[in-house]
Amino acid sequence: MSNEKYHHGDLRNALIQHAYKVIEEKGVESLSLRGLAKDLGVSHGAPNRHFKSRLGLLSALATDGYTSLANATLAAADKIDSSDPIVRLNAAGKGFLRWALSNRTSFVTINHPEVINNASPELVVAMRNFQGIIRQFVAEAQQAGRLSNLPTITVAMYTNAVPFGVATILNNTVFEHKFSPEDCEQMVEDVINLVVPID
Amino acid sequence: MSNEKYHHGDLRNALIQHAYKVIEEKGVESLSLRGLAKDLGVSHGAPNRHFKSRLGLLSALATDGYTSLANATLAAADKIDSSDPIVRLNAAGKGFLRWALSNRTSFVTINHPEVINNASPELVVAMRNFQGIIRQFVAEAQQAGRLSNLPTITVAMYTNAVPFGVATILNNTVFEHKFSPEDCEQMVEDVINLVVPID
DNA sequence: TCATGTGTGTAGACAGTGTCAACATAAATA
DNA sequence: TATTTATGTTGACACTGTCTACACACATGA
Repeated sequence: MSNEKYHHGDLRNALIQHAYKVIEEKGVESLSLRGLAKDLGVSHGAPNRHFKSRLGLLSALATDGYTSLANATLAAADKIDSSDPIVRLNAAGKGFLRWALSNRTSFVTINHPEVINNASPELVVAMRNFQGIIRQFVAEAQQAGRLSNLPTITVAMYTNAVPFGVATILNNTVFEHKFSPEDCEQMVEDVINLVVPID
Repeated sequence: MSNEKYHHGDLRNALIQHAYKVIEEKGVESLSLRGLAKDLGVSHGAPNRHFKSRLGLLSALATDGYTSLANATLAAADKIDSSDPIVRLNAAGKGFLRWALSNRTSFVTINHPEVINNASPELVVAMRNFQGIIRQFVAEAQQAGRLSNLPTITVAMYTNAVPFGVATILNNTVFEHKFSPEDCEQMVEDVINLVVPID
């Protein structure tokens, strides 16, 4: 131990990065502060200097995840060279789903019941912010008159449920059907076009 | 202790019933075998005689849940006085969603990552059986020619994602919008009719 | 330059957990 | 009735989160 320096230097960041790795490999339930400490070669109490609790760490991870998701969704809509609200909603849906499939660890984390049911105030804000973004896209598409005129909350629920549900099912380890990356991409196209058809 | 009888009599069943209660009140993460034992007035090792492990108990709960869900879905389709595959698929979807909303504890349990990722062989069978039921409904509706003719796996994914996603979002404790039972029922109608329109 | 305060890491303690093995008791069965 | 089997108890171990007291190192400013 005499060889090691007393202060880690960037323990907070190291904890976050290693936490992702652990969740990816063994799931949210297997994430433990003591385990992280051991892997990073610090004492078992060190993580508590940076995260009040295990659930605090998870909330921090999930908050980052929601921020990343919101950015990806908005970016996907902006990337489309169209101001047609339907086209934008369609692109946002695909952006959402593609993000979920290429950021599986974050997706799993932000949707884990243990995380949601113990969300920090910041995480709650991030979650509601994302919900608001989706509702906004839907409301604009409705105003353009090419989407169901049922209550916005209903259409938003429907629109949101599809990418969320599909990503969850595809992440389900028990789900039988295996998809190649190309099949996955085709699935994204097809499924989102079913929910938000762009003639 | 001399007053109590040595054998509980129906501990296995008592464990299951009390487990539902704990999950309903405090979530899957708060379910512990020792906690159940304490609540039921037996020693901490007693539950292990009936369930090999905590995850074994959860698998048992989830297997029951999937059986109940499959029955509810099939019953909803059969209850409809129609042999039109589209009408039957529509009814099955509503049955699925209504089951999820009136059996929230079971719904939460069967979709909990910790449960899915540690599913017993029996649970895997039950899950795949349910997936098969959905695919069957979709395949028949496709053959009737009134549903998208994209690959069945894609349409099944889409069809499945909606009730699953909506129920999950409605169960999300952070979700802002609160629905009355009537609003909920209307939502079920509207959302499923969006996915599987019947005329 | 040096004293001091603040942030960070350590070590020990406690309560809770799953799970195993050894033992005890009751019920079922032959 | 004797013996096997199912069920419950007890103790142990390893692991967890989290708290408190302590130790170290660095930044700040006199």
